[in-house]
Amino acid sequence: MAPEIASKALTDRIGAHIDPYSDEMEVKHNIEGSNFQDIVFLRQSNDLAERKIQEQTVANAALQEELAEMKARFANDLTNRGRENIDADAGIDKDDTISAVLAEARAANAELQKQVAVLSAERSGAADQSKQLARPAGSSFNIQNEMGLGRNRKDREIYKALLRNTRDLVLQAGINWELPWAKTPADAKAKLYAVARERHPVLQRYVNDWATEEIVKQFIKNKCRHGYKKGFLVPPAEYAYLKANSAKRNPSAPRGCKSAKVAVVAAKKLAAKKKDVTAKASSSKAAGEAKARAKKVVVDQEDESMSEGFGSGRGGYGSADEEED
DNA sequence: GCTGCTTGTACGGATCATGC
DNA sequence: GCATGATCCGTACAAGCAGC
Repeated sequence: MAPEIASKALTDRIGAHIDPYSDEMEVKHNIEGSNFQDIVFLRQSNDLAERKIQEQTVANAALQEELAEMKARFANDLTNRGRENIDADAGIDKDDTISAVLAEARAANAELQKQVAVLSAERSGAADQSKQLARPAGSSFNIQNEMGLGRNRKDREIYKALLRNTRDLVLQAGINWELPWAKTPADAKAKLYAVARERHPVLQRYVNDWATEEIVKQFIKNKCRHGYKKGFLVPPAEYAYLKANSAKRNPSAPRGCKSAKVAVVAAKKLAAKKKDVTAKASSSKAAGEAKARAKKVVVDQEDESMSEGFGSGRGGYGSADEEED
């Protein structure tokens, strides 16, 4: 089958998966039973992989063709210009002429390679970096806000739809959510991301599918936690210390103030900075004073942060709060 | 190369909010 | 009431870096 025809058939097939929850889908796929959505997921995942292979094949063929054409053109050019130069000026070294032409050809080749790279990037959508959102630094951030979906009610609806469908996809992909996310096979993750991107093109904005990954991780975490709570899942023995931690924790202590932690980190940094000073200090008194100063900073910053009213509600945190200087 | 420190990430527990 | 989302907490671990 010609690549264009095969590609059209494939695109049609992928397009047919776009609304996998419609009533027509069951008829279209002629599938009965409760695992209908799982089968649709697998078919869509397979089609997307096939399309990627096809795109790569076509792109490779085009590049090979272009390269062959360039080689032929430059070989021809080299022959013609070499002969012209020799005829016009017998005093010029033939090797110099060939070297100059070769350098020129290489420069032209490099320029063309750049153009091909740009065109290839544009085809895959990677060129539009301005719309791409990188993963925020750190592990403590608000997924919805960082996705740029926290501005209004409509955004919230979009985000909720993403949560719902991502949950479905995790189950349809057959991902074992009882396993830690790090132990989930990479190919299973890749299939999930591909189908999620296809069903929700907005997810293409997030570099390396970080948004999808964070949503899935949160879902799995909450699902496991629920299992542990209900008793139908047993937490791994390696995390037994967490249970001990929580037993040691003061239940009446406020938990909503992140700034206290930030202040402690800042104080640690400050203490590290002053380490040099204290090391140079000849007396232990000087060291003690420096330590006391560092401790005072913790108290001061805690007081300051408490008065700013951090931790007063949900959704108010972000990576920006991590500013420590 | 070793050591110690910093930083980022993963993880489950606790808690509160939200939606059905 | 229950399931789920969101957030903070404390510990473990790995990678990176600077000082020796």
